[in-house]
This record gives sequence, C-alpha cells and structure tokens, in this order.
Amino acid sequence: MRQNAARRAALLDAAIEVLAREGSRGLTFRAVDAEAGVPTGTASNYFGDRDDLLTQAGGRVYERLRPDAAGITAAMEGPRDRDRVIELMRDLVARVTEFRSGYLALVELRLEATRRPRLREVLTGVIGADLQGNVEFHLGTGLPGDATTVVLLYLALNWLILERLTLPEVIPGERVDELVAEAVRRIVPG
Amino acid sequence: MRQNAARRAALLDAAIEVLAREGSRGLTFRAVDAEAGVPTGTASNYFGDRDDLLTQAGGRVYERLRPDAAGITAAMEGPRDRDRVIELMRDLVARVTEFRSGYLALVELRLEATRRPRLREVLTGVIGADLQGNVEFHLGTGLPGDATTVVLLYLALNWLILERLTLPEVIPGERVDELVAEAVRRIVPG
DNA sequence: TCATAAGCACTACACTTGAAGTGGTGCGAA
DNA sequence: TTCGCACCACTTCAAGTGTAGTGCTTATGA
Repeated sequence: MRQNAARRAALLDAAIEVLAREGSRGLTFRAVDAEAGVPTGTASNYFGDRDDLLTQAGGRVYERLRPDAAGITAAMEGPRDRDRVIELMRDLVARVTEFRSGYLALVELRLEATRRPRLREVLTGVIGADLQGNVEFHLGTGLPGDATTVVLLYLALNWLILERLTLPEVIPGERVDELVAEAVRRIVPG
Repeated sequence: MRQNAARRAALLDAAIEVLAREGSRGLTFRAVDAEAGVPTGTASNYFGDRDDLLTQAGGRVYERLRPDAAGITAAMEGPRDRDRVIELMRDLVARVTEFRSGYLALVELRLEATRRPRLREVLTGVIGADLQGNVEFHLGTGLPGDATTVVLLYLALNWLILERLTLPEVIPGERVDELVAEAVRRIVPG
C-alpha cells in the first residue's frame, strides 16, 4: 500500500470523474489509472479493493461539494430576510449545478450504497452531518424559518438539480430561478 | 427478432429488477436472461442492442409506476381541501416507495440518460408528460394550488423518496408522514 | 387427418474485451 | 547504500456478445 498523499488525492479526483461519466460499475482500477494519467496498476497499489476506492471517493466527493470558507462568510452577510434566502438558494443551486461531475458522482454513490453497507454508512454520516450543519447554520445566522424549513428546501432543491443535470428539458433553465424563488417564498415563513 | 409479446414483457420486467439491483452497467443480456429464468441468448434474440433494451425498459418502468385506474378514481373523491392533498401525497409517497425496484431503476436510467441521447429523449417524454398530467389532474379536480404547487411537491417528494430508498437513516421513517404534511401545508395555499 | 412449413426455444461455441494482480526493474531520496 | 515508489510487462481469469444449428410446437392447407 503506497503512502504518497498527493497521488492518492489525484487518484480520488480521477475516480470522481470516472464515476460521473461511466457510473459506479465503470469505476475500475484501470479506468482510474487512465483518467489520472498514471500507469496501469497504480490504483491497485493505492486501494485494497473496489470497496475501499468507492468509500474514499464518497468522502472526497461530498467534501468538494461544500462551499469554501469565503462562500460561508459571504453567506453570513446581508439582511436576514426571505429575499436574502432566495439569493442564497439561487447561489447554492448554481454552484452545485456547476460541479456537474461531483453531483452526478454523488448520486451514483447513493445508488451504489444500496448494495454496499460500508459505503452506506459513510454517506449517511457525511450527508446527515451536512444537512444537520445546514440547519444549524440557518438557525444560527438568524435567517427566517425553522429546521423543517431547511429540510424541505434541501429536498426540493436537490431534485431540481438532479432534474436539470439528467433531463434538462423537463424543467427548462429559464424556469429555475423563478422556481427557486417560489419554493423559498412558500417554504420559508414570511 | 422474436415476436412473442408475453416473453418480451417478462424480459423487460426482469430488466427492471436487474437495473435496480445491479445498476445500469449491470444490465447485460446475460443478466436479463438469468433474472427471467430463460436460456442464455434469449434477450439477444429479442433486443437489437443494449440501447434498445434500455430504452424499452425505460418506457415500461415508468408505466408501472403510475397509479392504476382504481387509484385514480379514488383520488378524485373526497373533499377538495388541503388536508385531502396531504392524504393523497402520503399515499403517493407510500405507493412509490413500495415499488422500490421500479423507482431505483428509474434513477439508474436517469443517470444512464446522461450518456445515451435516445434514452434521454424517451425519459424526457414520459416524465415530462407525467408531470404535465399531474398538473392537469390537480387543477382539473379542483384541488387547491396552481401549477407551481404541483411542481414543487413533485420536487420535494421525489427527493424524499430517493433519500428513504438510498440512505434511510438520514431521514427516519417516523418523520416521513409529518414531513409530507408540512410540505403540503407550506407549498399548497390554504 | 396428415404432411409440410414456419417460428421459436434452447444449446453450444467461437471470439472479443476488459480487468485483476503481481513480479521485477530502475530511479531517487533519505 | 538502502528503502520505497513509479513504472512496465505478463499471466490469468471472468463476462459478455452474437450466431449457427437443432429439435419441438403449432398453424395451414390439401
């Protein structure tokens, strides 16, 4: 088992791309090697088995989906009203939609988690923690709404993004901003 | 190309099970043969290629997810108020969650549609038509709310179901009914 | 009623692809 | 000088595809 941390990270990033492009079944050591541009057999040397690779990729892909520090401090500024929530949610949807491969990889991993208990544990942990973190952030910054508000926004916006990334013609791009605004208006108490 | 319609349908149903259990990459002629309990090579004789199989499975899986005639007429009865919508949505979520393999197969197909234009067209057609149909049904039966109401419920409830089917511990089963009710209360005008 | 033909189920096989894992070599850094 | 890693090569294994071929079943017409 090799120890080079930078190379391991590069392999995991390559794994995310492969996941999004080829699906979880397409995530093979060979494919990761090719995507990362390293010689055949390298991924074999860094991960014990596919389960290992999948689990570590699961941790990393979700980590990369989270906003950076600058984004977080920016989110804490401005007024604490519903219009501000609309802004924040639009930014969120735009940002996540932008990271197409990461989001698709995450959905692939969700489906794969159906068959892999270890992966399910890992994903349950990171996603549950993130949702919980969103709730605390929302309440902590004094934005309007309660815990249920945050959960309902999480549900609606996630599927909206999935819809846009998989079957974009079902909900045209021009409707997205208005749909997000309307979701917030109805879900967040005035 | 064989013509036996019953056998073709059985093969498509087998394909749905395989999709849910093994993912889209696992959907091979061999696997369908095995799942359907027919000799090796049978699926080869019924579908020209994988694209064919995937596309036809896409049509069938969605068809089977729709409520039957009895369910539709039942939905048209009762009062036309918000509490009635809560009931209907709870039934919907329960019914779709029940058909686990069908729902998971559909998500697999969404991801596969990312890579297959023909499949994307088919899914865009059936899913767009279903969403449109839901809007018309809702408005036509005089239930409270507008088109946006239906779309927002569609978004939130779909991800709720996905969450429950893939990572059930993130949102515990006991919270589902209350979450659905709260979603309806906020999204559907009183 | 029987002969004939057509379609299908089923089997077997040849071919291709893709992946896994591992042993060995050379290089670079401690 | 030695240890660890990058890199390459090779063997082995597993799956899947497409199709040729055989025999059964059934429909059709004299």
